[in-house]
Amino acid sequence: METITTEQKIIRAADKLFTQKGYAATKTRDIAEEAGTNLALLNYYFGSKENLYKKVVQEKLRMLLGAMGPVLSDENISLEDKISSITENYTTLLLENEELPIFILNELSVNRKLFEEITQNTRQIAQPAIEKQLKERKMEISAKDLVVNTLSLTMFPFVAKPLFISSGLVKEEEFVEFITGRKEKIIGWIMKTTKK
Amino acid sequence: METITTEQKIIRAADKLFTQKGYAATKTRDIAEEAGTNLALLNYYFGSKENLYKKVVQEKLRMLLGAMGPVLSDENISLEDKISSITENYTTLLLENEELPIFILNELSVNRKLFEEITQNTRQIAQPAIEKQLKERKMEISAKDLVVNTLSLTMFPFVAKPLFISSGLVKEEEFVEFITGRKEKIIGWIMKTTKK
DNA sequence: AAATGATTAAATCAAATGTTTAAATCAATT
DNA sequence: AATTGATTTAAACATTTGATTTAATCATTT
Repeated sequence: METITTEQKIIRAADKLFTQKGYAATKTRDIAEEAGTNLALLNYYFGSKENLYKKVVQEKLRMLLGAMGPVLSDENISLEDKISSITENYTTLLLENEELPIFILNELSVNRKLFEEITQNTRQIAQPAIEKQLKERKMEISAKDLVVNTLSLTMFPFVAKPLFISSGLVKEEEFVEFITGRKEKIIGWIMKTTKK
Repeated sequence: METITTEQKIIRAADKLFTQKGYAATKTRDIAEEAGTNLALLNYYFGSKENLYKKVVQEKLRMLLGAMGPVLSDENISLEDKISSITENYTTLLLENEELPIFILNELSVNRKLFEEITQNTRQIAQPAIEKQLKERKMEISAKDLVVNTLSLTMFPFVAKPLFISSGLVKEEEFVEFITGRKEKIIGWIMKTTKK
């Protein structure tokens, strides 16, 4: 049975609109319309707009953090493989969800309170494993900088895409190619920063 | 005379709230209250909430782009100096306006239309000058990647600050120090990527 | 087919929200 | 002091918005 329940239709519509326009700018009636159902259903199934929003954010946050946590803390994965795995995972994920990072980062910045409720389970971005690997190899860069740099190079182009497009630095049609090309290079750039 | 006009009080209040919470979540009554004036003054001086918003965004965008454009296109500035100048300028600017980049990038992503009206004058992020410098030096990296990487390493930590904080990667108290420390290193990292 | 519970549509409510109005106050000029 | 124009205030207005209610419809079970 491939039937999509009304509940699912609503959550998909909410996902789309919240991600696109943010919490405050998204109206419950727009969600209902996008879902092809009625306004009352939203409250019937989810109780309130805020509740529905939490459901969406929780899932998005899980997506975003899920691509990183498990990899970083595993001591059996080499430094190179960690970097390339994170870059690989994120590039794939974000190419399919371009607005994901700007949505999460903005709502996190605007709605700190709501996030704190949700992220009781935010796992720490484990550094100990990396710190150890860096020391063993007598490398030049701190674990923090290594992680921050990898995420910066991988995620920022998605966050700043509208700026790059409107400033003419990158063209819309080239974007996917531009990102795909970078994926190969990022691991190389990062590795250069770990050596003297 | 140090007197701040009511008009200025309103625009400062609007600046603060729009930057903090975004367009849709900011209520005209909140702006009036923050400014310590009457609600009607907002429309008296600025006509509408949207108009006031445009004023704020225009100024913010000017701040953000102003730190980059002139430097990049000047052929008399060496590549190293361009990188360090951009990094230096942005670090200083963003330490004093931490929410500036996430505000601009998010509103740009959510409100594309409104921005297009404003950015008739967005100067292109000039690459020709850099492209030329890269070719002369037989370097490894494209101008696009060079600019994107420099901006990524410099700006992303501000954009992702709440994520870094809530994940425990960086502590609130260390943030300024963390950023200041990176400023010195970024130029080095970037330069490594330009060499074989 | 009747009964039962789940699902849906339409109408309605109360609060909020952007904007306007009309009168009052203030400051500078005559 | 009177006049004039700019500024400020309080109140009101129209619409939007999140949420609820009520009745109708549908699907499943008896």
